This record gives sequence, structure tokens and C-alpha cells, in this order.
Amino acid sequence: MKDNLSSTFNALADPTRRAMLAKLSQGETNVSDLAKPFLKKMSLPAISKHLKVLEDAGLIIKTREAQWRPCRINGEALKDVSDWMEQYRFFWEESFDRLDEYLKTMTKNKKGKNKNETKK
Amino acid sequence: MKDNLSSTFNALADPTRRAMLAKLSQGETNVSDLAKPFLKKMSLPAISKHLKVLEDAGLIIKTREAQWRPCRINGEALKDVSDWMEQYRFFWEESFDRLDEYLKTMTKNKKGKNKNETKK
DNA sequence: ATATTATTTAACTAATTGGTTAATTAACCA
DNA sequence: TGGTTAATTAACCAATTAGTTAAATAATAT
Repeated sequence: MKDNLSSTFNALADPTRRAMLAKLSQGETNVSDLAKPFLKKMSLPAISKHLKVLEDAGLIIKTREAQWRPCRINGEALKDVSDWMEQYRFFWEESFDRLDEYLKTMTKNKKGKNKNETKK
Repeated sequence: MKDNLSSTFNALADPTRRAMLAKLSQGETNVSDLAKPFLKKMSLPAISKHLKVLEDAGLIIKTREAQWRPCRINGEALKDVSDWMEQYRFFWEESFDRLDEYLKTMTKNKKGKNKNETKK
């Protein structure tokens, strides 16, 4: 998982990590408070690892305050995702019927060797 | 990787798969044409697996046309990602200075640094 | 100093991923 | 029929991931 966008998407591909971001969207929160909802499901080291994935992906910034580690969302990685998404906006905003029509017709002549063109 | 959003993000967390989506954004393409740019790097079965990940995540739809499998982008999974992203728009659209200020102040009294503050 | 609280690191394990080659399925073509 | 093309499946392997428990680090509080 080398490039930035890949590690960001990878970090988002887990419901525990997304729930942590949801909590952080309400404001700075330290590790043990972030952990609280999950401690029945998993241990604190597991939480710590999830936070490291988020931090390495640039989605959060962890700071120090006495023995606590307040975390907050870092907008930049989210911006990278948003920017990447923009090029596909067409695909979810168009009506699906028109989209299908568009995709089926715009590439008619690239199909290759089928002379009978068995399209539906 | 159970829920839809997780498998969608997971599918996007790979540069080969994102490159395939980029190609598909120009129109329907069958498997061997999609594979072409990658055949120096990996085998056809590897490509086939990547496409299965995209398909299982709902990001593409694979159809049949004679011995070819034309693939096209499915907007719905991308819409799910876009909808999820919306709740975080604030974090990448605000100026970073103001964002930091906001996060630092809105939760001042939840820090626990203040001595008599034994939370909940 | 010592104890307590917050968090991370180490060492380990099971499950998953991403690739391989070889075999198989499926449709077309002559 | 047999041969070719397109794509998938099977069997396997190495690397990574996601969790565990136990130990270590670090700051605060007594």
C-alpha cells in the first residue's frame, strides 16, 4: 500500500476507523475516549493500531497534552479523496438510464472482432 | 470486510484498480483491453481478481457479449462514497487556520487536563 | 520514590490479500 | 469436429493485516 491515496482509501475501508472519524468530526478527542465504544469488541492496543493507520494515512493528527494524545481530523487527506472522486461525479449524478445509454453507444467501434454485434 | 462502504473503500485502495476505473470512465471496456496496460506487471488471472474486487464492491458491472466481458462503471457505489464524504466537507473546505482554531476551542472543557475534571 | 493513568510496543497468531502457474470453461471460427 | 480467443477457477505461496496478551514508556499525582 504505497501511494497516499491508496493508504487513505485503505484507512477508510474499516468501520471502526470510520466511526473514530465520525467521533472526531465533533471535536478533538483523546485515545481512551475514542476507544470507549469499542472496548467490548477489541483491546486498547487494537485501537491504538487503528489510530496509527489513520495517522499514517494523514487522516488524523495526534498531538500530546500531558499523558493524553488528543487527536483531530486532518482535512488534507480527505481533500485528496474528494479531488479524486470529482472525476467520477458524472457517474452518480446522471440518471442511470441515460448513463447506460451513453456508455453503450460511445464506444461502439472499439469492441473488436464481433461482426454480428449481438448487443441487447 | 463486511459492509458495503468498507468493501468499496477497500476496492479503491489499490492503484491498479483505480487505473481500471479511470479507463472505464472513458467507456465500456472488456477484460483483455482493461488488462493491456498491466500485463508487463502482472498476469491475466491477477487482473481478473482485481476486477472481481471492483465488481463485488459494486463499483463496476460486468456483462457478457460473446466471449468478451464488457465492464462499465456502476455509479451507485461511488454515490455511497460521495454521500459518506459529504459529512466531512467542512474539514477540507475551511481554511486550515480557522479549522484548527475551531477544533481547539469547541472542546476546551473536555480535555481532562483540568484537575477536578473526572469525566462521566 | 511510588503508584496511577494513558498509551504504545513487542511478540505472537490466524485470516486475508495479491500474486503465481496450470487447468478449465465458454464462445466463436474454419 | 477441432482450434483459437477470452476469461475464470484451482491450488499454491509470501506478505500483510487485525487481533491477542504481556511488557514498556511516559506523564501525573501522592
